Amino acid sequence: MVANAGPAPRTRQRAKSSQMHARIVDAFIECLDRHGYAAASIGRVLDCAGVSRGAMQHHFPAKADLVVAVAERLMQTSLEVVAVSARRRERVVADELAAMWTRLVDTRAYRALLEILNAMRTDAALRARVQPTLAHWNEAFERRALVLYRPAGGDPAEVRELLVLVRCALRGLVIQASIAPDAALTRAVVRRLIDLVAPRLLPRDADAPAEPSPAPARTAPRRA
Amino acid sequence: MVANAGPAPRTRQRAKSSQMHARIVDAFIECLDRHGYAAASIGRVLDCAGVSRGAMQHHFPAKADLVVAVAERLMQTSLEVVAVSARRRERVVADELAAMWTRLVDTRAYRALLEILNAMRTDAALRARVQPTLAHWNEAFERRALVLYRPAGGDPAEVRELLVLVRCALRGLVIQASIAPDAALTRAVVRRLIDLVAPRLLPRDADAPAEPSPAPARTAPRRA
DNA sequence: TTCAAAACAGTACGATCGTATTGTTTTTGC
DNA sequence: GCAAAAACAATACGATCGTACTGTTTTGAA
Repeated sequence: MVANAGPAPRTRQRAKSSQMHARIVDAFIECLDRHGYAAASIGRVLDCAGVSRGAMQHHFPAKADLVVAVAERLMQTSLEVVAVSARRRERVVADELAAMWTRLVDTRAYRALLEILNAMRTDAALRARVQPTLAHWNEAFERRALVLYRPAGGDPAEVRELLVLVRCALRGLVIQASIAPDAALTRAVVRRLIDLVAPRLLPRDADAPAEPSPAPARTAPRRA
Repeated sequence: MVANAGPAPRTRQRAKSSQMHARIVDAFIECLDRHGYAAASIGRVLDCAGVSRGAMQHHFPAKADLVVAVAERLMQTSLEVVAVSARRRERVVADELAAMWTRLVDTRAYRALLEILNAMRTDAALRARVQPTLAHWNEAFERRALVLYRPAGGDPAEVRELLVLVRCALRGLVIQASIAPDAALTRAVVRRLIDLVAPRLLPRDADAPAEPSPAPARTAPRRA
C-alpha cells in the first residue's frame, strides 16, 4: 500500500525506503518472468534483489502484499505504455495494434503480469484483492478505446469486444511464443490478427485520414 | 510411460494397475483445474484420488512423470475431441470453430492443460520432455486443418496461421473468463473471433456448400 | 504349491517455503 | 541531543513439499 508514484520522497528516509521498495518489486517481476509464479519464492526474490529478509518483511508483511503491489504496478505501467503509444500523431490503427504487441505484450513486464493473472484464476484470495485494480485497468482501456475508435459496423459494443479479443489473442500468443519459439510464425499471427481487426476499427478524430479502410484488406498488404 | 491406450489389460493385475493409473491422472487434472499448477501438489492429488503415497510412487516415480503423462493424455484427448467434432457431416466452419470453444477449450481438461503449458514457459526441463508430444499435437492439428480448409486468400500459410490465432485467442480467453467472469462478453468475443476468421476458411470437400462467404460478414448475423 | 515380482501401504527425511521473532542501525520530530 | 519510530538485519519455527525407504498384500508364472 506504499504509494510508489510521484516525486514524493522529500525526506532521506523515504527516499531510501522507496528505493528499496522498487528493488524488491523489480526483482519479483524478473523472477516472475524467468521462473514463473510458483517458483518466484521469497528466497529467490531476496537473492535476486540482494536484500535481507528483514527488509522484505518490513515492506511487504505478507507475500500477498508483494504480489498485489507488483500486479498494480504492472497494470499501471501497461496503461502508461498504451498512453504513450497513443499520443503519437500518426494514428494508424494497424500500427497501434502492432505496437500493442511489441511494446506492451511481448515484454518482461507483461509476462510477469500474465503469471499473476493466471494465478488469479485459481487463487480466490488473490483475485479478490487485485479485482478492483483490474476492473479499473479494464475500464481505462475501454474508455480510451471508445475515444479513439469507432466501430466500422455501427455496433457500439464492437470496439470493446474486438479489443478484448485482441488482448486475449496476444495473451495466448505470449504462451505460444514461449513454449514453441517460432519468431516468423509469431509475427505472421500478429499480422493476421491485425489484418482482421484493424479494418473494423476506424480512428475517431481524423487528424490524418489514416486508412479509411473501405476494402476488407485481403492478404496482408504489408501495411499501407 | 505406461501405455494407457487400447483395451490392453488382459490380466487382472494390469486391469487394477491401469485403473489406479487413471484415478491418479484424473485427480491430478482436477487439481490442476481447481488449484493451479503450483498448488497441485502430490499430497493434494493423493487426497483427491484417495490413493496411498506408495501407489503414487509406484506409478509415477517422480512428479515430472505424472505431469508429462497428464500433458500427453490431455493433448491426445483434445485431438479426439476435434476429430469427433469434424466427423459430423454438416461442416459449417463457424460451427466448428464455435465447438472448438465449447467442447475443447472451455473445459476442465483444457484448463488443466493450459496450466501445464504455462508452466512449460518457465520450466525448461518440463518443456524439453513435453516438446515432442506437443510438436506431434500441433502437426496433427495443422494436417487436419489443411485437409479440411482452404484459404480464402489463396495464401497456403493462411490456414495454419489463422488456426494458431484461433487457438491463442481462445487460450487467452480462458484466463479472461476465469478472472473476470462475464459470460455474455465471453460469448460475444468468441462470436467476433468466429465472424472474423470463418469467412477466410473455406471447407475443402463440399459435401454441402456451407457458407460460400462472398460477404465479409458485417456485424455478427447470429450465425446463418 | 511355491516363489519372485508387481502393486500397494505407511513412515521418514531433507529441503524449502512463508512468516514470526528478536536484535541492530539509521533517521526524524521535539 | 534524545527518545521514538522507521528501516534493515538475521535467526528460528512450523508447515508443506517431493522423494526415499521399508513393510505388506496381491498376482502371475513355474
